[in-house]
Amino acid sequence: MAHVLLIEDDDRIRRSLARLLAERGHEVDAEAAGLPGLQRLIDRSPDVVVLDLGLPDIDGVDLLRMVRATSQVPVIVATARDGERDIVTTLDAGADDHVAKPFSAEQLEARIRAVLRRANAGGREAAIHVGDLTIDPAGRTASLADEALDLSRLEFDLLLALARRPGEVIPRGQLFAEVWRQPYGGGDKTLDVHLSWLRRKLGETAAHPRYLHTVRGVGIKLSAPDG
Amino acid sequence: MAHVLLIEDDDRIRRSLARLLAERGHEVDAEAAGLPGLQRLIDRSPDVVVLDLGLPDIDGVDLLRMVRATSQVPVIVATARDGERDIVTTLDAGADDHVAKPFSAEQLEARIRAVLRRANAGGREAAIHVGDLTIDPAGRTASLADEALDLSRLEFDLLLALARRPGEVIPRGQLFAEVWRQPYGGGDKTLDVHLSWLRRKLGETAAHPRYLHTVRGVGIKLSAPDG
DNA sequence: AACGGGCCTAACCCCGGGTTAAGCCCGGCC
DNA sequence: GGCCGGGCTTAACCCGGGGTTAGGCCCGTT
Repeated sequence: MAHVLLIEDDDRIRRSLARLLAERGHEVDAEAAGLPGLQRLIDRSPDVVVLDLGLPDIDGVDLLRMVRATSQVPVIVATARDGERDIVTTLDAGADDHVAKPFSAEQLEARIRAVLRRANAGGREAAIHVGDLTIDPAGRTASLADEALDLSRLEFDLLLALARRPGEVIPRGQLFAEVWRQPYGGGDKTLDVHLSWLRRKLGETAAHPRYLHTVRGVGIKLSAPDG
Repeated sequence: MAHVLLIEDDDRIRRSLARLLAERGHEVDAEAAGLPGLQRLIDRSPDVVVLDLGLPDIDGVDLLRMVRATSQVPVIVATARDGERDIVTTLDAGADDHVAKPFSAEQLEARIRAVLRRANAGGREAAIHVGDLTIDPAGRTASLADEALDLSRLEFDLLLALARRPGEVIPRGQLFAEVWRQPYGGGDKTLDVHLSWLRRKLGETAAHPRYLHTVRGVGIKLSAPDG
């Protein structure tokens, strides 16, 4: 069964859905507004999020983008507005599925199953190789050109978070949520400092990167040095 | 772009959808009945199947089960019947998404994108190729004839927005909304400036375009240079 | 000829990101 | 208990890429 985070402002709907899903053996967290929902997402890292548009505190599509800035979790968007444009916008903003109100718990559950079936396709925890760099998640060790690296806890977590999706730019918010388990407040320099130390240990600088590439305004990317 | 198999018995709908999808650069196979569709699936192994229920030769849900017995391909079910029961049944029979008739090609395409994004292991979006141009959305890199392009954040976003629908003229307002995430305020030259910079980096000018074609009064189009 | 949409150059300046240094917390050790 | 040191955070400062704005040219349309 799944761990579901439900973000829905209508009390009646939220309570009844939560109860119905719980009765069927799912673990359910529920929030009535967007920002508390985001907080809950980081605290609990659920398997799937059910997100109502038309929340009181924040626009649903904006919230969806925030969710995507902090996590890769599958999101099912529930909305009363079911116009063409809305569907396209939410899907492009990173939604995984879309369901028009009103809907039954059965239908929602079927969609949850369908989304999770897809998400569970990939599962691995082997050592990761990127160029001359090797990261072993289980043993929490990393080495560069067969030379062991002496990394602190956060340094390793940071490297691992990047190494899980090599070649992909990871937004700073996602990194922060994954490594520090709290929302990213923007002006937070901690990440930069650790990044800087990590670079030093990898024998590179921001000006002359080999593995750690920052993409201004977007995030960080781990990729093999060229040449 | 995707390789789509379209199984739909209504001649008008099938032909027009096939044409619209093909125009946007997708490879399209089309069948009017279930069993030939299944055969085609085995022969051609498309990236995604769009399946109409209410086929003449066989019940749609049965067909879906047969598809699932032979393939993991993502299936989008299109149907006029949009009752709860149908949705739950088709999702549980293995459908990945569900769209109610009538629907636009645009919405279908968005759903195709969403389903493929999900299907690709790790949720990573596939690279887009247009002529000699390659765009990697996840890594945020682009290259022209295997030569890496050094693009700024907005330049890349702009190129990506165009590359997501190659061959299609995108209205300036839509581009602006997607890249700048705010409504298009008429006399805004910012878009033009970035377009200009992008052209320079692609080695072309507005007078002699190769990839970026402006259609006066309508919008911008990305397409491969001819000859 | 006048208009307006599109394009380009140049200048300005903001803010994201990097780094260093200082302080704090905490666990280990004598 | 007091000292020590590794590790993490906070603060302060710097840098420069790049986004915006402004001004003017081009050219097709009316």
